[in-house]
Amino acid sequence: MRARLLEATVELLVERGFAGTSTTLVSERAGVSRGAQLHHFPTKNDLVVAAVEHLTERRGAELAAAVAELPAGGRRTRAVVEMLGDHFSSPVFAAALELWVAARTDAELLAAVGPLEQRVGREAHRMTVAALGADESRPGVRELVQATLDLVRGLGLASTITDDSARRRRILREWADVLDKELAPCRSPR
Amino acid sequence: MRARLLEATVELLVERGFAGTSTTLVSERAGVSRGAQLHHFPTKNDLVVAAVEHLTERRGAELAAAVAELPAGGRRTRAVVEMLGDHFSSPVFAAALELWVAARTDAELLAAVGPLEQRVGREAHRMTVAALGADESRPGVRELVQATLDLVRGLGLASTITDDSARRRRILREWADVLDKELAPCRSPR
DNA sequence: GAACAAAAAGTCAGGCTTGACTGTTTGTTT
DNA sequence: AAACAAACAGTCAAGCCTGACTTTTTGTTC
Repeated sequence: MRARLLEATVELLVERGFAGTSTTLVSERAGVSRGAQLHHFPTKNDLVVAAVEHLTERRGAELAAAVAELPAGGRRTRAVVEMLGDHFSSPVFAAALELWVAARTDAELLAAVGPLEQRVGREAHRMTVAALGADESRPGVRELVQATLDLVRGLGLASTITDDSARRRRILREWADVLDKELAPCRSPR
Repeated sequence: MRARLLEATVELLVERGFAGTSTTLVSERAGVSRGAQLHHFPTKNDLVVAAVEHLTERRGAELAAAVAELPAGGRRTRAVVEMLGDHFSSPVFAAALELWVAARTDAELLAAVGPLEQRVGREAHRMTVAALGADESRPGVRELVQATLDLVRGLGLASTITDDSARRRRILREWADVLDKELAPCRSPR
C-alpha cells in the first residue's frame, strides 16, 4: 500500500509536475483512501520525501541493470555514454527534476533531497568509472567523468521540453570519441 | 509599469519558484494595483509568458556583455567556458529553469517557452563559436560546442541545489583544455 | 469469544489563489 | 472646457488544496 502510494506519486510527478501533484490526486490514483494516506504520510512533504527515496532506489536499480547489459567489446565507451544519455532522458529523470526544482525554493524538501541526490551522484560516478574502466589516479580523469555526468544531466534537461534524440546521439557520440582519446591509459595525450 | 511587473515576476520566480509566484504577490512586489496588473496581463500565463520574453532579452544582453569583456590573450578558452559556467549558475538561469520545468507539464506555457528557448539556444551557440574562434566546418566541432553548452546547463542545474563552485571550476578547466586540443585548427588529432 | 489496538475510510472546515466586476483617476481630443 | 477613452485601483466570490477530525473495519492477543 505504501508502495502503491509512492508509485502513484512518481507517476503524477511525471505527468503533472510537483505543483500538480495534489495529495487528493495521489490517493485517488493509488486507490487508497484519504485517511489511509494521511496515516502513512501525514503531510505532502512526507509523501514526496518518501517518493524521492523510492525514486532513488529505482534510479539506482535501473542504472545497475543498464550497466550489466552493456556489450563487452569494441565501442564500449559509446555504449556507456548513450546508456547514460537514455537514462537521463527517461521519465524517472523528469520526476527527479521536478523534485530538484521544487527543493530549490523549499528548505524542508531541500534538506531531504540534497543528501539523497548527492549519494546517488556518487554512486553514478562510481558506476561510470567502473563501466568505462577509467583510471582515476591520473589527473583530469575524475573531472572528465564528472563532466560526462553533468553533460547527460544537461541533455536530459533539454530533452524534457524538446526531445531531439538525434541531436543527443550526435553529441554523445562525439563526446565518447573524445573520452576514448583522453582516457586511453597509455601514451599521455598532453 | 509593465517593466516593473516583469521584473517583480522574475524576482519571485527566483525566490519562490513558479508555483510560489502568485499574481497577488507580483502586484504587491511591483507596487502595482491588482486591477492595473489584470489590465496588462489578464491571466497568470500571460504574465509569465511575457516574463519569459523579458528574461530572454536579459539573458541575451548579459551573455553579450560577458563576451565583450573577455580577455583576448592566452587562456581564452578557459575564460569562455568559465564565463558560460558562471552565466548558467546565475539567478537568471534559475528563473529560466523554473519556467522550463513548469512548461514541461503545461501545454500553453510550452507553446510560448519552447520556440523562445530554442532561439536563445541558437544565439548562445553562435556566440560561443565566435568567442572560441571555432571552425564549424570541421566535422565534430559543432557537436563539441553543443556539448559544451549542454555541459554548463547540467552544471547550472546542479548548482541550483548544491553550489559547489570549486568542483565546477575544476571540471570546466579540464574541459577547456580538452577543447583546446580538439579545436586546434591544424594537425587533426584524430 | 471478547476486547483492544492499528489501519483504513470518509467528511469537512480553513486558507489561499485566481480572475471577474465595479469604481476612480488621468490624459487626450474636439 | 468638456467629453471620452484608457489606465489604474479595490473588492469579492468561486474553486481548490491541505490537513484535522470522526467513524468503521481489520487483525491480534488474552
